[in-house]
Amino acid sequence: MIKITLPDGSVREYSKGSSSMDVAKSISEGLARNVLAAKINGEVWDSFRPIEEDSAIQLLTWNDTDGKATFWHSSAHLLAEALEAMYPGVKLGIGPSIEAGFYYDVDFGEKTFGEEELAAVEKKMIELARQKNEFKRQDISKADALKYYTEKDDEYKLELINNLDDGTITFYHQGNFTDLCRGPHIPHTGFVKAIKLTSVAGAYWRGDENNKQLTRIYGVSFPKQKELTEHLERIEEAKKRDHRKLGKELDLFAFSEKVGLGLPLWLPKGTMLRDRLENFLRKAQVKAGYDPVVTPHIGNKELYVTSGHYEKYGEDSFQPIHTPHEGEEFLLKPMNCPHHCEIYKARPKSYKELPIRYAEFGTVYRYEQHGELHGLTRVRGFTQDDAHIFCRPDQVKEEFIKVIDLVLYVFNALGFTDFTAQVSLRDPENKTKYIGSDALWDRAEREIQEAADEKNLITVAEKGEAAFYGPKLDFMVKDALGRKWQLGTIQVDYNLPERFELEYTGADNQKHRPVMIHRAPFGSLERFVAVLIEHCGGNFPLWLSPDQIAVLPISEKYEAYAQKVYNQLAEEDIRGFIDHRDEKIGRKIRDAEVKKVPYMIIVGEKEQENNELSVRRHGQGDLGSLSFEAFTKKYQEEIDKDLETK
RNA sequence: GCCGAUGUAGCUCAGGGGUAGAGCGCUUCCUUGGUAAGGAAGAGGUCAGGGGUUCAAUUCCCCUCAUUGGCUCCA
Repeated sequence: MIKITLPDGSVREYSKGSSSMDVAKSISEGLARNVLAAKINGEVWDSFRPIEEDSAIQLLTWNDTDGKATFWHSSAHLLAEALEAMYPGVKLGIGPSIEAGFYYDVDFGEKTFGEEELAAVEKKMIELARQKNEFKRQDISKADALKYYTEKDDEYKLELINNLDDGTITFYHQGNFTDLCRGPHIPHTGFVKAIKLTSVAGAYWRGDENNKQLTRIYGVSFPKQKELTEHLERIEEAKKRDHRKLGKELDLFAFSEKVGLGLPLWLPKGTMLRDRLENFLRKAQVKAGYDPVVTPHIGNKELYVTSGHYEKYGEDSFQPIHTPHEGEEFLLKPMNCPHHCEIYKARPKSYKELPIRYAEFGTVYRYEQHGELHGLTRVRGFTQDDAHIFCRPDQVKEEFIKVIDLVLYVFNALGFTDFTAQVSLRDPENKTKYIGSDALWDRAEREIQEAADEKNLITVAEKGEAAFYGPKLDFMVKDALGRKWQLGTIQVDYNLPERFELEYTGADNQKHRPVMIHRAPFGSLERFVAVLIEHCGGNFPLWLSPDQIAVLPISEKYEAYAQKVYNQLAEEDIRGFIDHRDEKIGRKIRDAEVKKVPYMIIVGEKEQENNELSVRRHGQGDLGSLSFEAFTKKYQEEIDKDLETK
């Protein structure tokens, strides 16, 4: 007999070799019907796998993240089974579950696989699912595994097996399908009731550009048809928040092929929004002791040779600008830091002056890959809310913590509560990608983690995500469709001070090298605005809204009063427009609602006589008549409430 | 850069081997109005660009460009 400990702490006895499904059945039949897998001593197992020792178990259903992952992983196998049946000779790569669904990477050989074929594959998958084929686990020796895939002529699986240790290899079977797989899987395919194959994409084998590109088929599946329908509806809803769509609808920004790919044009309303964000941060930065600086959009090539950027990215960048002077070359600036280093060097510094914090909304240009351009989130010209802090080595951690505070203040004020703090480290396998000594890197990586820990930030460490000159603390936020973007970033840099030979005179009257911290709470205005649009669905907080009010006269008889009201509001720095059109009030209201204008000020005979404003709040409706003072008070209170630290 | 999809009016989209349609928007006129669309008339298109097949291409085929879902990359 073995002792099984359940999550509530109770212990039950079962015969040796019982499975978690047996445990579930002994609790209730209903539960057993929903069990997809189980966590055995913290490891996810098949519910049908025999348990041989005393164990703590947790049964997993669709409501558990691990249960869903198992379900989707099994769905990937179902996809592979369908593909093998429909396209004989297809070779399989890998097929994992992902955050919302699954994919399988396959090699169709000469055949191109298009999206119009997905429906037929879906149908086949459903057919196979209905057979309720059981998943079976099989331990297999390395030799036998290699033999199986040699016969199948699948070089991808062979490569995978060759990297595994003998004795740890398992196959899974369902129906006529066999796959190299660690598992676990759901009990049988019948659990999968609804399937949607969402897209086809190219994906390099093992994520390496030098390898062959396989065809990746993405899909998602559910235990109930209704859940699939709801899932698809959610995606449709999310698409309505897409910043590219809203940017067009709300006249915020545009692109022009004539101007160039990935070079955003900010329309007046978008510029208003952007200016408000800039001013908000400027104010916070003045409080935090930053000094604004301004630098040009280009710099001599030598500047970037010194910084190391030229060597690293020169080939893949916008190419140098030439002048009538033979051999003279300038580069569009890809970063502001080299310029700021030169500002630091403008005159000698004393230790008493440090830390020095130079801030600039600096526009930079990077030649991003063609296929990677994406709305405002990935562009070739963008403005960083950049700053560089030059400090003594003993000030690094304190400064770093202050920057974390600033980033959190900004995120908080804008309601970005759902972010991931990512410690981006060097890839230990590929150190040549980075500049700077091991000792400096180790120290910087340690200091970032310590600072984050002191602020009680929950961090995720990602190897290989560091900048080439130093490790970073990145603040990642998801867009409407769940794609992750880096917004805020804080980076410790021991390298540039070295390269630019930055110095300060210490208390000992000796020259010392300062440390640099790069930081950008927004990251870039472009990307930040994009994510902001998606977060609020275009309903910006009042203080940010490009048009805060729309003054809507009932008819042209009240134009003069409307103008008077508008002028009065403008005096209070409240921005918007008067709707002069020859339209009925219902129409004017509708249009202002569609454009998501926060406040509509309706003026007619009644208002003119009483010297009042009829106020309507976007999304709320009619708020009744208010005096001018009562409205401005309400307006200010709303802004104060939005900006108060939550 | 690579794999897939898409490209028709300012926007959203329908259509289809015989030289093009809707709704919204825009212009003009009528209407002067009370909390989410008043009425009428009109303008607007080398059907992304180039090449091919054909008596005839916007429609079929190829290439290019752009957009887009991914992959790789990302100072």
